Amino acid sequence: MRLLIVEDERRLALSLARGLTAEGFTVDVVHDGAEGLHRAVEEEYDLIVLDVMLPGMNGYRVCSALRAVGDETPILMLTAKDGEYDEAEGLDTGADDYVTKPFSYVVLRARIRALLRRRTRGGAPVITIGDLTVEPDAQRVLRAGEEIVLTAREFAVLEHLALHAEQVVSKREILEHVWDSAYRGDPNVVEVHISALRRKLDIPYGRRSIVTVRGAGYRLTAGG
Amino acid sequence: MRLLIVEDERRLALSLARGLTAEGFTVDVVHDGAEGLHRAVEEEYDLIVLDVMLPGMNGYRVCSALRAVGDETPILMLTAKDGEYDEAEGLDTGADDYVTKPFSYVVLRARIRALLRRRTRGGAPVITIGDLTVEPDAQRVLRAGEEIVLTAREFAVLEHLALHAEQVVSKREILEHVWDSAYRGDPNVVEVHISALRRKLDIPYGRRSIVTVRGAGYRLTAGG
DNA sequence: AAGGGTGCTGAAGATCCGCTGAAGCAGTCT
DNA sequence: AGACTGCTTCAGCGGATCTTCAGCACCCTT
Repeated sequence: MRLLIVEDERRLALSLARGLTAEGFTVDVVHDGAEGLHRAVEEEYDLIVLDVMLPGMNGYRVCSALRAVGDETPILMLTAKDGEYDEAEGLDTGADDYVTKPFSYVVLRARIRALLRRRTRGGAPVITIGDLTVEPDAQRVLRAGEEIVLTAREFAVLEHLALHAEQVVSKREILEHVWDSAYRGDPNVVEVHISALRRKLDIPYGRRSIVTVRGAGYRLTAGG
Repeated sequence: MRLLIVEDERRLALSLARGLTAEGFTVDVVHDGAEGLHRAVEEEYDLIVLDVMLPGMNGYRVCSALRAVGDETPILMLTAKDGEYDEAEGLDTGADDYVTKPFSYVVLRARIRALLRRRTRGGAPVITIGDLTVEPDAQRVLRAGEEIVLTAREFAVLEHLALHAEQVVSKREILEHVWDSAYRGDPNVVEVHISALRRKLDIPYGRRSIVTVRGAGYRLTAGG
């Protein structure tokens, strides 16, 4: 799956690219509208993530231009919530979906998946760690076949851990992926949710699948 | 993928930038060492192509300076084959690969791809010294397949030794790498942690993998 | 063999880090 | 409006970890 990200905020673009690459997408990034249009025309992408506010040529114009030349690649618009640009306008120009900033990585990923699913059959793969099963599309978790009900945040945290099973994931990294980038809160929220996760999916089953690595982060592991 | 090219020969820089841009990279070009260092620190790149012979500040110094501040961006060095600068020196200062001039574009591109693959696909490589396995991403150590729990500091010290296996590493060097640069404490801390490491991963297994080299430092070795 | 230097290690204090219960808050549903 | 749910913040506890220190052991030199 090839994605094109057109986003002038380098930090954001980089973090999106890294996250999506890690999940198996092939990601190209450009930082201005004209270049984005050029690339979109030259290359074949499965989806384009397009920021509205761009130097030179804004996202709406890129989008319209693409549709004008008959390009049907799904477009996911990123809009700021300041009212200057609104959702309707984005959809009018031919975008398939939009996400307002600030957004969390998980939200964006979910929307991307939804758009891709619309085209191709089959969604995100199910992740299995020992007898723990994480179903991203169903937002459902099973321990030994038994369903465990999680809240949205809990699920997002678990999913991120599951995507990096057997590796240490820092609290900072979890914050960056699960919370929106504007979040400036205490890393303690992560601890609170980890605590909740353990209460639901480790303690009742006498497991220790979420391991604390002091000074480093957490590791979701099959053993334990 | 964002590349930074630091190259003073304008013709060459331009042609590389053109070629790489055409292949989907987003390329920035600067023409001297100091500016290159500045950009590399300010921005996030996926890879830096760095000429050795530069006006003002040569490539080795740029490379060393970047590594010194903890920047781990892959660096591909370009060296002239005139003997004044050699390959070993480039690698010593922390470059990931080097290409000698004159080189063909395809060779350079192949090297760039190889470096990018190394980073993106699967993280840090697992290190094996005899039956000792160090997994940087999982912050985990195995002796003969059996997991050994280490603290953060212990792991950091061991990892550093493992990265320089079979070589003598001085206490000063360990201090500089494992502790933050502001640390002004006693080098005895290193001894204390070495002691702890031996207690956990040598003594229980009757090994002597961490060898003291009096007056010089320590050596992690497969034999013993 | 003595002496100085270097390294080792057990213990203790200080510090840092993570966990968790509870309360406040915001959004949603009834 | 009121109740409910989930998210975040806060504060205190408990414990792991780091560092310092001091005495001992060992090695090399003289």
